[in-house]
Amino acid sequence: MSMNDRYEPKSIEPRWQRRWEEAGAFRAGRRPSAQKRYVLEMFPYPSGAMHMGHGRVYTIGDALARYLRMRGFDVLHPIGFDALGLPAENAAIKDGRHPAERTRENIVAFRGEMKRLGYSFDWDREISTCDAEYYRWNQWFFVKMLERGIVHRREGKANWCTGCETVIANEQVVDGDRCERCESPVVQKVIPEWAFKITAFAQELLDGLDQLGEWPERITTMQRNWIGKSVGAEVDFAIPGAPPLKVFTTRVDTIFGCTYVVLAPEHPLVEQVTTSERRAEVRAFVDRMRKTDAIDRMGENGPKEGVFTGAHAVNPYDGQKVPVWIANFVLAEYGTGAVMSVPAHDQRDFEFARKYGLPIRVVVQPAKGEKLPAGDALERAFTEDGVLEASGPWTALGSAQARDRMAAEAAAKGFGEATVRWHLRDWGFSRQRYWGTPIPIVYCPEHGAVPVPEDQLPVVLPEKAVITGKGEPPLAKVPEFVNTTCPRCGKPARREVETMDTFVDSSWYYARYLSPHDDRRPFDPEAARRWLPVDTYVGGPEHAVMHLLYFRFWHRVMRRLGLVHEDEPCRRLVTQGIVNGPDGRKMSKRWGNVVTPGPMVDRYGADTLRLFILFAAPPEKDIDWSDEQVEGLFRFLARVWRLFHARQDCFQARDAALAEAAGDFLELRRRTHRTIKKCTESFEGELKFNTGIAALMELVNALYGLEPKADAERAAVREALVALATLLAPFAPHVAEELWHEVLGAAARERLLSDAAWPAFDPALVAADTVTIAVQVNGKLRGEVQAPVSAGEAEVRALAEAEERVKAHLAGKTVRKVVFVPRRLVNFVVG
RNA sequence: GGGCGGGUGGCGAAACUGGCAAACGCACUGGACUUAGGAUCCAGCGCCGCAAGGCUUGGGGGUUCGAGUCCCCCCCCGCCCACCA
Repeated sequence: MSMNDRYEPKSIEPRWQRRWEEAGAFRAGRRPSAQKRYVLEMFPYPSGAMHMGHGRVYTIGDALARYLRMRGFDVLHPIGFDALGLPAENAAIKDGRHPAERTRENIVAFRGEMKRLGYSFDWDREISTCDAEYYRWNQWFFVKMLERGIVHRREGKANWCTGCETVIANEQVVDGDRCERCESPVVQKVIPEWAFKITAFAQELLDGLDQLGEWPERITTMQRNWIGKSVGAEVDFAIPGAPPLKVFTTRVDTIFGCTYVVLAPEHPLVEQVTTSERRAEVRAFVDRMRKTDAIDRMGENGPKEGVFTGAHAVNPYDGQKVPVWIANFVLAEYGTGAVMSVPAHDQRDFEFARKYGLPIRVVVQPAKGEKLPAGDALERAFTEDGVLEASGPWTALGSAQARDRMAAEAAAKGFGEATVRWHLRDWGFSRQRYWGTPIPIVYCPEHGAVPVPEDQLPVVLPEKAVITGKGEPPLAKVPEFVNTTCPRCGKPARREVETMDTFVDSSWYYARYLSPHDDRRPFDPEAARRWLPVDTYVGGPEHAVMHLLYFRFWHRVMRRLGLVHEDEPCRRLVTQGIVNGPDGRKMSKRWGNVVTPGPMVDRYGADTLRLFILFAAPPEKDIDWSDEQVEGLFRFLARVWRLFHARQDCFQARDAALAEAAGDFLELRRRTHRTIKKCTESFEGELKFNTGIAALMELVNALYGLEPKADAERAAVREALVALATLLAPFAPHVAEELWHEVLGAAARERLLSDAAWPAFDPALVAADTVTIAVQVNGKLRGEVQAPVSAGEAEVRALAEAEERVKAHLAGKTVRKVVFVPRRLVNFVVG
């Protein structure tokens, strides 16, 4: 038995990886006259070693990139490292190792594993965000955005992570009060910080979603909700002896039904308006609310609690006085921190009113159907639009029209206006951390915050790091860094010691790949014209409202700077599912169910691992790791391997003989061409690699049943083998190269399969000439007949009626109707 | 509470515009080859039934000659958001 008879991935994979590299097979820009495709996967944060989730994203993207290259496109498929961030710094606190050192090591490990998996990256374009060569452009963008007023310094409440001891964005708070990265409790703290005015782009970012037809709908919906536009009106309620109370409402049409107003416990007017006899009770309530965590107070279905302040406010529309309450469910941060309550038309208000015996007044009736009973008899709030009643001059108007007119009235009379509220907050990006991009600002006693001029960038992160995770930011503890001179007047000054959120790094890296070593600008706008937008972006859905919103924002900023020209950074988004452990639970040390790519490649080879990942399910679905399935896919590749070696006698067969193929071998040719079609379709539209691979398996199964003898038969087998190797290339590229070279021999010596053309199918062979037609009687399957594709109803009906089983079911019945679907079925409806 | 996905054999999954449900793989069963088989090849494999036949895509109803697919009601699971006025 020769060595070649056993499938040994270890002996073939490194060889082809070397050949690809030597040939520069995956360099972008090799086909300047061809159409471009930009395939991007979210770059990894290089913590420890690669895990299976990484294996999945890059395998999905790589299959697509390899396919597109074979289709003749000029493909850009880059990779880099999201190298700055908290985990490296937290680890440094534990063991004292410098984040840079650790990160470098991790990158080396990651790069090694990625190469072993055979990913077709253009490694010449590799970037790391921790290089000054990269982050200097973060600083450059910062300065440009500061000039344009997109960056501002704000003094405000911020989320303060008690674990990281750093400010984090609203968008990074999870579970109400947990840090997204370290899961420590988050508290509110007043702190000065730098922020991007992403809210100024809210409308654009919302409108842009309509262009993202190739994004999963659930992602665009999540962004829509996150941006959270609500159109409404701000209305002033007068309180004697106090400033007017501003309330925000989306339902100003219901304001004649307002029977009380409610303030957040933290509302600044609370102290002022509370009457002396109510004071003690109000204070007790406010204190209690302060002590309760936000999560408890606003948690699911918590009791709605409130207390009367003793004050009254005047509804400006009808002059009615309504009581002023405070309650736990009103959020100080949202809107104006005060709401008008219309119990008849808001369920929450309804429940509150019932609990505290406040009046309920119906002012909107359903446009059709039964009228609502009076407030006291109401069973639940009627919250839909309808027709106004008992609403002064607006009575009988529809809700929508009433809202417009009533807001206009408020503006005309000066007690309010139509407004828009957004859920989206500005993106605070100051971090009291070391391992990030220094914010290029100098504080001068005379000139205040002065941006570092462009020609003095980058502000390099000092190598010396004092990382304790406590007290002042690490950079504040490095005097050589802190002490500088003012760029404007030259006098002694102090540098900003905060660094940027690492979401800044990932907001524009896709553009840096276009000219990764450019030292005059963040990237070459000419290259951007060729390559942007990204055609397919692959990554996890957990980034739906952070990274994926930030990079859309940044793209728009870059457009304002004249660097890019489209509205959106990326055309199609593919969100891949999780790889769970064999037990179906999320992989975790805690469960001891972690499987990593490295050992799997050692054991089965990269091709088997890749095939498993792609075959288990379509990309979007979660999959469970399965040792048995992996074994099965290894066996499949070994089976393919043996097939080629058992059919070496066919390698020399000539295509000229193909036309003579008949019988089983004509069937084989048909199957070959159908497989090409099926496999091609698995890359177009929705990615469905699992069915493409299944088609290859069917072709292999068919080949195992055939013993070619004549020339034409050998030619048909050779045709199938060549197609099989070629179609396998995006999924299992190493074994595909090996077998392709074996079957083609000298003809392919200097070439690479990775560079070869994707096969075309012959439509004449894909179209069958006879088909199996199902025969039903009253919708139930009673037999099947073979008929020519072109067979008409009469012909098929005659064939069907000749079938014994069909005859039995038709016996003694009258055929009332015959339904005929060409090429598919015939259905006798009998009575 | 809201939004978005899902629910198909023992398991992972297929099924184009409504047209033979379960392709392909795993597991399992039988056979062949073999000193041996945890290798390989061949065959079987939704459920009930000896069979003829009947039943089957979370449950119930509907539209249709025909429904996994369309419509209505309900149940369950996952993810995201959440007292958003």
